[in-house]
Amino acid sequence: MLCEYDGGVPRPRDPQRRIELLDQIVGYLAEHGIAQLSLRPLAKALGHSTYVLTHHFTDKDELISAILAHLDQRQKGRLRALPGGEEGRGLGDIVRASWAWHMGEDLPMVRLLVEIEGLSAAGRLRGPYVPRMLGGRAEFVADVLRARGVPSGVALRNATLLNAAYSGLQIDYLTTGDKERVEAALAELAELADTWTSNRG
Amino acid sequence: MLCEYDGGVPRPRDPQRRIELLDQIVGYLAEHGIAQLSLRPLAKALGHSTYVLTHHFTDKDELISAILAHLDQRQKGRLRALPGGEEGRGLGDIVRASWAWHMGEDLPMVRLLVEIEGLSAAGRLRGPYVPRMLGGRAEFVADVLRARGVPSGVALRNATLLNAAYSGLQIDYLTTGDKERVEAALAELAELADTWTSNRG
DNA sequence: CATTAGGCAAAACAGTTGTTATGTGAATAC
DNA sequence: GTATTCACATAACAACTGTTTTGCCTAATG
Repeated sequence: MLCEYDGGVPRPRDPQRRIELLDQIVGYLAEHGIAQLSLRPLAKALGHSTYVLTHHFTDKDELISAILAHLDQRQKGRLRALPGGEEGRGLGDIVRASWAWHMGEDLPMVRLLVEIEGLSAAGRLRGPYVPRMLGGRAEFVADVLRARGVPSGVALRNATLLNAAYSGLQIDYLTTGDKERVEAALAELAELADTWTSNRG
Repeated sequence: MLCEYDGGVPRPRDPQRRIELLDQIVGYLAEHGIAQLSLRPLAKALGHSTYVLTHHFTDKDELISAILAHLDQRQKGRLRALPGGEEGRGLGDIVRASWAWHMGEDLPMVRLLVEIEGLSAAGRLRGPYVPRMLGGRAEFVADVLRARGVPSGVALRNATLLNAAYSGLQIDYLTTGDKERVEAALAELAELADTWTSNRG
């Protein structure tokens, strides 16, 4: 039977075990995707029976919600881990360094995130977590701009545009594989971002 | 039994009926998505049995391929139907007018396309059709730029960046619903596009 | 030591999946 | 007018889906 808190909402059994499981699950999803997620293959890949999943997450729907919440929470760490985020020269440097990381070592996770964002935009994924992730990214980049003296409102607008273009270039490259064309556009985007931080905009 | 052509590959029964079906199917997918597509509910929505689908498309996989090919082919018409595409002043006008159309009357189809592009970028959708669609869009915008005197290579790079940013803003708006923030970024994007066509870039 | 509680596997559950075999009725060809 | 082809519905098939029941085994509690 389920412990209860605050308003009668069922609470997870062992929060630490939940997080441990979620990390393994995210690793699995990065390779297999989330759109066609099925409990039995997932459980088998984890070396468990499907009951571990229903036991800790009650539902498939709630499992997916937990996954999205987990990814949302891990985003802060991912943003801080962005190369050049500390005190690199301009915003363009961050863009260029991020691209190298995202399209290299981090590529499986990027694929998963792109898939999730597409499904969420299409209205096929409920919950507040994906919108929160997008908003968080916008605020992160906006803060970088503000730290370079860009007025707050302009910073948020520029951050939104930069993130959108960056995301779109990721999708373009991942589907077409046209490295030359996409990276030329990325270079132009990075230069544009540089003009924003060397306040001659 | 199947008629054959060229190399022994089975050919569709009645090509005209196929197209008619595909149009209805795309209408259904625009409302229900493609990630969780199931043959029985689709067939029921069309007022048929599932056999109509397997009969005309042999497979679920080939049905999806046919859908993607169909969308790829209809893209040319969609691009020509873009408001302001004829001989509007600058590229920014096309951007602004397209946004109004895509986020209004055309929104269900945009949602479907966003979902498909996300799945394709994540590697969950095979076949040449989605890459071809992205490439076609890049070439369309590049041609608009070339017609305004932008050198061919620069035009393709700018077109890639513009499409990526536009796509990303669509995703942002569709998931966060933050109209003010996203449309501010769109306005900036449109202005940027205008600087490209009033060759002072 | 006895008892309980919790994590978990195994198996069973009903419902759904893609696919195929069979049958029917209409249109076409001979 | 007979034969053939074609589009399609119906129904069956095995495989898989999410979920639940049962029972085991271990660790904490009394």
